[in-house]
Amino acid sequence: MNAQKVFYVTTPIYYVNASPHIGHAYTTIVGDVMSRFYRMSGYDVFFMTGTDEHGDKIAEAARKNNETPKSFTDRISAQFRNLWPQLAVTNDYFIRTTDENHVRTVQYILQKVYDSGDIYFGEYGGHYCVGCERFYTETELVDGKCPDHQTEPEFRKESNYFFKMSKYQQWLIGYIHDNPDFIRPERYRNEVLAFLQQPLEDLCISRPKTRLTWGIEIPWNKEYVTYVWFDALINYVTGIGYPDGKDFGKYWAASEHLIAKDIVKPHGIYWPTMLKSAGIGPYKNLNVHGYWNVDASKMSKSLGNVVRPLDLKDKYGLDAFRYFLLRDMVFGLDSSFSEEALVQRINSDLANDLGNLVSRVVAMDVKYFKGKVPAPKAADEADRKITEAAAKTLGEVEQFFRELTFHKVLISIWEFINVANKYIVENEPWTLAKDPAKSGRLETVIYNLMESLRLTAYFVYPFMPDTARKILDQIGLADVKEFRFDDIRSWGGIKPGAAVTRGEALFPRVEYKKEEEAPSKKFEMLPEIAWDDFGKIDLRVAKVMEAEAVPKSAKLMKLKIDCGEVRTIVAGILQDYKPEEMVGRSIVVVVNLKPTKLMGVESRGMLLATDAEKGGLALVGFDKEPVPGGKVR
RNA sequence: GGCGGCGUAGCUCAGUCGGUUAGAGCAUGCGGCUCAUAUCCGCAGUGUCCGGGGUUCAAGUCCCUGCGCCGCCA
Repeated sequence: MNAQKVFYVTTPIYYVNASPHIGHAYTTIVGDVMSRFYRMSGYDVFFMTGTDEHGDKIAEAARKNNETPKSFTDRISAQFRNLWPQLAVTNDYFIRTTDENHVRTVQYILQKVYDSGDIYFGEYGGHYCVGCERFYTETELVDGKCPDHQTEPEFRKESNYFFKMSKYQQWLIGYIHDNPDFIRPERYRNEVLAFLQQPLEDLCISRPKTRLTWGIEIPWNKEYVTYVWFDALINYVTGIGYPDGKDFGKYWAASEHLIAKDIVKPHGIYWPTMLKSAGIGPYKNLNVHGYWNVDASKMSKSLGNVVRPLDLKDKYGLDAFRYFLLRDMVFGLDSSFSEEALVQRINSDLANDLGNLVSRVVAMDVKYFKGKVPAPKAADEADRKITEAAAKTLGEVEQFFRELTFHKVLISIWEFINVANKYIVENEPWTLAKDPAKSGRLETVIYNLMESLRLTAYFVYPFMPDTARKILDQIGLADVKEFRFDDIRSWGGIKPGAAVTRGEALFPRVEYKKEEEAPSKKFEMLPEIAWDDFGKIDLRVAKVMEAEAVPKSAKLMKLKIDCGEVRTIVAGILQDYKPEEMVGRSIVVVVNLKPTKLMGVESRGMLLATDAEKGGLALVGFDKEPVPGGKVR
C-alpha cells in the first residue's frame, strides 16, 4: 500500500443529550461520501464517528429519566449507532467516550501533559451556570443572567487543573499561517486567527467530584474528573489506537476532521494545542460546514405536524436524500432545508436527467440489440464530444472532492449527464435504426451511451451507492465487486455482449402539493374589545320559516325567520344555498343591527356565515336542535 | 460597541487582475424530436448588480458613506 494513499476522516462524536437530527446526518453523510470516494480512488480509508457521553448535562438528563448515566448513554448512543446503517453510512469504527480504551488513553495523555509541566493547579471563583457547565465573566452575563439559559448563575469558588494553552498561542498562530488549508473554508480560518489576536486564557480541564462524578478520573488526583472537551477531543486519536496501535501511525497524518461551525473553537484552538503539548503532530485539516436551516413555514404540514427532515428519507428514498444534502449545501455555508426544494431536485436532476437517461438508453439497447451491448465501430467526430466530456468530469470530480466542494462535483457529473442526453438527440439512434446501412453507426452510438451509463454509475456511487448499483445491474455489470476509479479512466471499459435489462424507474417523478400560502400565518386580529362591547351584539337563534330569491338579484335571498319574533332578513347566500334547503334550518342572526334596504327589501338582521374550506359559504349552525329566539353567547 | 462577511434575474447562486453585450440552474414562454419516467434537445426573454458619493478612459468588481442581513468577539 502506497504510504501516500491513506485517508482518515472523522465526524464529531455526538453528544448524547439529544436524539439525532439533520445536522448529525449531514456531517456523517459527508464523511461517508468522502470515504467512499477515497476508497474508490484506492486509498486505505478509516472513517470514524461515535458518541460523547460524559459531563454534567448527561448526568442530569439521566437523573431526570431515573436512569443511571451508563444505561442512559447506552440507550442514546445506540440511537446514533443504529441510524447510520439506515443512511448507508459505512463507518469503520464507532467510538464511545465511555469505552475502556478511550478512558485509558485520556488518562495517559493527561499524565503525559501533566508530567511535562503543562498542567497546573489553580483556584478561581465566578458565576457558574449549571446548564452551560461553565463559569461566566461579569461582562458575559445579561442582566446578571446566563445569556443561554436566562437563569441566574450561582457564585462558586473552585480549585481545578488548568492546561497551559496560552503557552502554545504563538506556535498555533504561526502554524495556521504556514498551513493555509489547516482550517477551511477560509472564513473559519480567519475567525480562529481573529480570536487568537487576543491573549489566550488557559483551559480549565477538570471538575471536582463534589460537583460531577460522571467523567474520567484525573489519574493523579481521584477527587477530580476530566472536563468534557478535553476528554472528547482525544477520541480522534484513541479511535485509531493511540499510543501503541499501528493504525495510529498509519492514519494520523492523513486526518480530516469534519465539524459544524458551532464547535470551531474547541477544534481549532484547544485541540491543536493539546496535541502539541502531548507531543502528537497536528491533524491534517479541520473542515467546517454550516447549518441546515429548517424553516417550519416552508414545510409541508400534514395532520398539523411539521415534517422532520430525517423522515423524508423514508418518504423520498435515501439516495435522493443524500443527493439533496450534498447538492444543495455549499460546504461551509448555511443552507435551508425544505421538502419543496428536495422534490425539485428529485424531479429535475434525478428523474428527468439521470433516471430518464438510463431508462431511454437501456430501452434502446433492448429494442435495437435485444439487450446485448453492441460492439463499437470507428469513432466519429461526434463521439469526441462525449469522450472529452467524460475526461473533463473525471478530472473535475477528483479536483472538487479535494476542495470539499461537493456541490461542484455533482454539477460536473450532471454536465456529463446532459452531454449524454444531447448526444442522443444529435445522433438520433431511432433514425439510424431505420437504415440498415447505418447499423455500424448505431452500434457505436449505443455502445458509447452504455459506456456513459457505466461512468455515471461510478461517478454517483459515493453519493448514491444504491443507485450506482442499480445502474450496473441494468447494463449487465452486476458482477462488478467494487467501484474503482481506475476502471473508468479510459473509455471503453464496458464489454460488448453484456446482457442489458430494463429495470424499475430509478427515480419516479414525485408530486408535491405546495401548501396554499399558509392562511393561518396571516392571522390578523382586530383591536381588542371590552367585555361590554361584545354584550352590545344581540345574537339569536333563528329558524327559517320561508325563503325565496330576491327578484333580479344573483346573490340575495329573502328569509322569513322566527328569532323570538317573526321578521324578514336578506342574506347574500343565493349562490351557495337554494331557498328550499334553507326552510326549517336553524341559523344565527345579529338581531339588533340597524335595518337596511337591499334591492328594495328591508333586512332586519344579518345571518352569520364563514368561508367554506372548499370555497363558497358555510352557515353557522348548531350540533343540537336549539330554541328559536335563544341568545347566542 | 469592535472586527469580518454578504446584498447580482421570480427563486438559488456564479462572476478571476477593473475591460466589450453581466452569466448558470430552476421556474416561465415558444419551437423541435419520439428512444425515454409528459421525459430530452434548441431558442427566448426579463436585471435600479441594495441606496448615495468618489477614483478611473472604463466600476457588479476599487475607495468612502448610508441601509439591511449574518458571523465572530466583547
